[in-house]
Parts: sequence; structure tokens; C-alpha cells
Amino acid sequence: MSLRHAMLGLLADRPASGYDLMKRFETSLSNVWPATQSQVYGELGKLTKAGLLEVAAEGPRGRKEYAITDEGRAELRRWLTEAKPDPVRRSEVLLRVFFLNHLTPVEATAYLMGEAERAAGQHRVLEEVERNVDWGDDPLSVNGRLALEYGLRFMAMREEWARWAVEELGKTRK
Amino acid sequence: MSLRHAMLGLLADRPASGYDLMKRFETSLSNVWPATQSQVYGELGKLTKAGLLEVAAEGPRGRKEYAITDEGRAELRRWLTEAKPDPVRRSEVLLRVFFLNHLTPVEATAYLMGEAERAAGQHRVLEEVERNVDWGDDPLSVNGRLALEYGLRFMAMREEWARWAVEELGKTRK
DNA sequence: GCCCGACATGTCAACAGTGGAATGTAGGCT
DNA sequence: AGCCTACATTCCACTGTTGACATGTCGGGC
Repeated sequence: MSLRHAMLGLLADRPASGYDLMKRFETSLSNVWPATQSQVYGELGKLTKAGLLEVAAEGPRGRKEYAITDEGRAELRRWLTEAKPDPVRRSEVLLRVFFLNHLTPVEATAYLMGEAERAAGQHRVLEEVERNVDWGDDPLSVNGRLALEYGLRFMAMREEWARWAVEELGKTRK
Repeated sequence: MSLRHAMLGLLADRPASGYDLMKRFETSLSNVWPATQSQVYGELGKLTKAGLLEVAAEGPRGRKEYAITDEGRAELRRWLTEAKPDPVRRSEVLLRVFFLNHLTPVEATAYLMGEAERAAGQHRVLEEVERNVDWGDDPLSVNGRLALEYGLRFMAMREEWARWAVEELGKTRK
């Protein structure tokens, strides 16, 4: 249940309405933890009832501005510092790899080459992001850069792996 | 909905009961696509009703052995070859990174060092697996090795990234 | 003065996945 | 003969996530 913590994290910087939060999710967190309206508004209600948030102000159009409470800040810190067990990662890509033998060698190779291409494409997208965002030295930018670098390295790794796997497949077939 | 495809993939090698399938999930697929009993048995029923599987034999203790049908094989191939959009990956690790500024620099560094350690630990676990599994040259072994190498590279990348991030954090603080 | 687009909140149905519990049978060991 | 373990299935309640839909209001430009 990390959605709530994402919301607490965003509100810890400054108060916001549900609408504001949605926009912040779309811009900064979309690649890390996407969220939909129904989730955000639902969770805002629950968090408020639980005392982790409060309605700090009401504005026009029924706007409710939510602010984090001390209790909310405590929960955020608790979450950030807690040791959590490695969550098992589901990977559709790897699942396909397991069953690659049900395709012809040519098809399997094509699939892996496609993977390499997809990773390379994503890598280019991230490089584009890197160029376009104006990296201030506010905390969110600093942390955002760390996350971006992770993505860059991840995509490079995926591409290299896929190309390696293609060669490997060629070898075993001989 | 990849669980069904995982099941089709396993049954494409040879027929099995729900119980057998569970064991196969636990051994070969646990790190890639974990599944619970309730899911497996439920899906078995749905897939049979949909005509992708059939009950090939019934045994003692109410055992039902399921086999993949031609239609099921076709669906498996379709899934393996279809081009799918990059699924958005949720990452709790990165989510935490985004909010690292709500911790003290010392705590944040400790968190990243912990990440590096966790990745290194997982890396060691995978190396252990590599040593212990007897890699035949049956298809599942070949593909399993590809998946394992992915894991190995992934963990190495995570560790390096975390160590890099620690240094980066040190720099900005100056 | 009016209309459009941005602002703003909310509900609902459906599905995937988790975890636990209930139930029962066959085979092997003592 | 009795018991334990492995085999085997089914049901249920709950959480998280998605996507679609419904509803309404404020402010600026024409």
C-alpha cells in the first residue's frame, strides 16, 4: 500500500487539493508510481479519517486543500526508514523468456531483438527527459535525478542483456 | 493477466494437475511470476471453460490432470509474439528515493547503503542458485539460464546505482 | 451576457492478487 | 489396524488498481 505514502510524501512538501495531487503524480511520479483519480480521492478520504491528513482550507468549486498532520509526517518517516523484505518482482518480460522454446528460433530471436529495441527506445525517452527538465537544486529535483539515473542504467542493462541473450540462443542452437 | 499465460506455458510442456502446477510455479517461476493456490485453481476452471485447457485424465483423490488444447497453444503463441506496450513499472524503491529529503542526510545515506546491501545479497542468492541447479539442456533450463542472467545483471546494476547515489548525495550536500 | 475549458470531486463495477481456512483422500510406515 | 504425510480441491473475504462515468463550478475571452 504505497500509494498512501506517495501522497504523504507529496503533501509533506506543501498542501494540495486532490486535483493538484493528480497533476503532481502525472508529472513527477508517473514513471514510478502512477495513480488514478478514483484512487487518489478515495485515499484522501481514508487518510483524513485516519488523522494523517487534514483539510487545511476550502476554496471555490468545492476545492479542499489537504495538509499533512504531525501524525502523517511520523508515518512517512516510519515508512521511509522501515526495513522491508525484498518484494517479489513480477516480470512479464522474463515470463515470456521462460516459454521462448514454444516459438521457432527465428521468432524467439526476433522477440529478444524487439526487447533490446524497446529498452533502447525507453533509454532515449529518458535522455530526452533529462535534457528537458530544468534541474534546479530543490529536493525533488535532486531526488528525481537519482531516480532518472536508475532508469537510464536499467534500460542500458536490459538492452545489453537482450543482445547477449540473442547470442546465447544462437550458441545453443548449434 | 499473465497468470493464465504462465499456466498455458507450463502445461504446453506436459499435462499436470493443479497441485503439480503449484509445485512447478514454486520451483521454476517463483522469482518471476509467483502464484497462489486460489489463483491457480480458479484460473484452471476458467481456462477449461474457455476451451484453452481440457481435463485429460482423472486420478485418485479427485485429481484432475489438465492438458493444453490446440486453441490453448494458439493463444500461448499469440501472447508470446504479440507486441505489447511497455507496462509501467511501479517501484517502491524509487518512490522512497523521491522522498529521501524528508530524512536526515545520515538516514538517507543509510537507506541507500541498505539498498546496495540488499541488491548484493540477492545477487549472492542468485549465484547460489546458479551453482545448485543442474543445468541440463532441456528448453526450460536454457530459458531459465537467460532469466537468471537477467537477475544477476539487474542486481549488479542496483548495487552500483545505490553506491553511486550515495556519492551523489554527498556531493550536493557540500 | 454567455460559453468553453480548466478546475474539482465523487461513485461504481470489475479484475488481479493475497492469505487463510475447510475439507477430504490415498499411500506408506509402524 | 492406525496414523501421518503428501496429495488435491474449493471457497471466502479483503486490498489494490483500473477505467468509465457522473456531476458540478469558476474565470476569462468574445
